[in-house]
Amino acid sequence: MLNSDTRSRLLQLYPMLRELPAAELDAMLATARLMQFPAGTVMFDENQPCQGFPLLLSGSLRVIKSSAHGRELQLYRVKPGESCILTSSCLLGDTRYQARGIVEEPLEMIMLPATVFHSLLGKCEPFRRYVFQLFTERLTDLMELVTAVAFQKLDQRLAALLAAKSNPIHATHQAIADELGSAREIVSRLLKGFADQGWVKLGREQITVTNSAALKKLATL
Amino acid sequence: MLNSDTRSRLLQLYPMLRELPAAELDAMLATARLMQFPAGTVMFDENQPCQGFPLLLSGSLRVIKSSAHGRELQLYRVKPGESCILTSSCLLGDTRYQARGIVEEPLEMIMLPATVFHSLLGKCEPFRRYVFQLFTERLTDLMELVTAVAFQKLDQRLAALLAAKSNPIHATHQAIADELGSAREIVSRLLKGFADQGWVKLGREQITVTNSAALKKLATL
DNA sequence: ATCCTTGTGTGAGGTTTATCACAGACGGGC
DNA sequence: GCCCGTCTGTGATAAACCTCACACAAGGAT
Repeated sequence: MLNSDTRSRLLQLYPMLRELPAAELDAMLATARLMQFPAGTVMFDENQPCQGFPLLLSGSLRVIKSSAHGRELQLYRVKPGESCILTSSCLLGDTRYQARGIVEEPLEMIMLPATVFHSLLGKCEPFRRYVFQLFTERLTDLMELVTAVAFQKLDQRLAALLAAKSNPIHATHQAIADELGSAREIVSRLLKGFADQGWVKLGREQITVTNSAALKKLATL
Repeated sequence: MLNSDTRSRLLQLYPMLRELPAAELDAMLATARLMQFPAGTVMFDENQPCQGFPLLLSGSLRVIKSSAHGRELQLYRVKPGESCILTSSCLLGDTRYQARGIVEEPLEMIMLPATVFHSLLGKCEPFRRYVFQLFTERLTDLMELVTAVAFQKLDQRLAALLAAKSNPIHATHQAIADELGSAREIVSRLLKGFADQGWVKLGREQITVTNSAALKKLATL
């Protein structure tokens, strides 16, 4: 059961829930519990079965694939107001996770049991619309990711990443390499190049973008 | 309106349609028309709005992304019994295509108008399940594609492709390169390597796999 | 048969990215 | 302050892939 503060935050972040019939909403929330996880927690891993449908209240989750040689690539990030589409996929197809989910910033979330998820999907048009919407967004993201990985050089992808983040960026070069699916040294060298061009300023665990336009231009070349 | 032969083929390929109430099914089929397209037809292209929801009866469609420099990469293939999830995505999100669809083998299909698609989704559980199922499958495929492109060497991806196709394979090296998102010369050279190993026999527009196990092993290394 | 289009083989040279190895820099904890 | 783990810079080297260039082969059209 949720306290009223949590409940109002939930409705704030997930407007579609407000469209549910009051009875449905109450029934749903009765099954819900607030859960918290510290940064670094492995929420799920490849080949694990799925537990339920999460609704994020705060924090963020990185969904990644990792390679045999210790490298990794971020598929997407889940933020408050979203849910992990991979989980929906597991629940709908009754399959197992095909990626790993790692807590990035400490996470607060509500977990809906699989049965509730299925019943909502069957009964509630707004919920269904929400899930479909998530699917289409992720699909679009993934298609862009594929083409970026296949056709773009790393400097372009790095530039795009830097331009997309809020300034200044707090991250290690290793973390950025992991997001891009590359190696730390490459990222360091490319960043050095950007710094030499005067596009960014580098500090320990910090990158300050000073010429976002130049980065974006490189990214779309 | 469809003739009875077409209708029975449709029900054969799409069992979920048989679960629809008879009235729904008839209403749906009343709006449907059989369409045919020769190989090479561009069914849709990036940034185009979406026309309707296709149900394939025969032939196949390649969904690809193309790069600025003339290379292309196949995202997935649509076969009879399936539908193009990208189209569903467009219809659901009311967005535009983010890829190109090209007829590979001559295509016969039924096109459902967008309005019918939406109403079926709202009313018919089997149809909804079918669409969700498609989404999860494509999502899984795309995630595998991303990791393959990011982490696997081209020889591994080529080996996987060869092992997956029905033997003997009828295709040009260029077509294979386009499917993998690479260049023709690389594919030719790698194929030569496989032939030297005795894993395949090469002919004009034809590749005969003689050691599928070896290819699969390389692919999963 | 000859031409012509399309597909294939192959070498040389360059770019991009990965890998290994290590040195130095920074900052938190003691 | 000093130590020590983490983060960053950088060189050398190699692997993978791309690009260009061109020769040759196969098969259909005339």
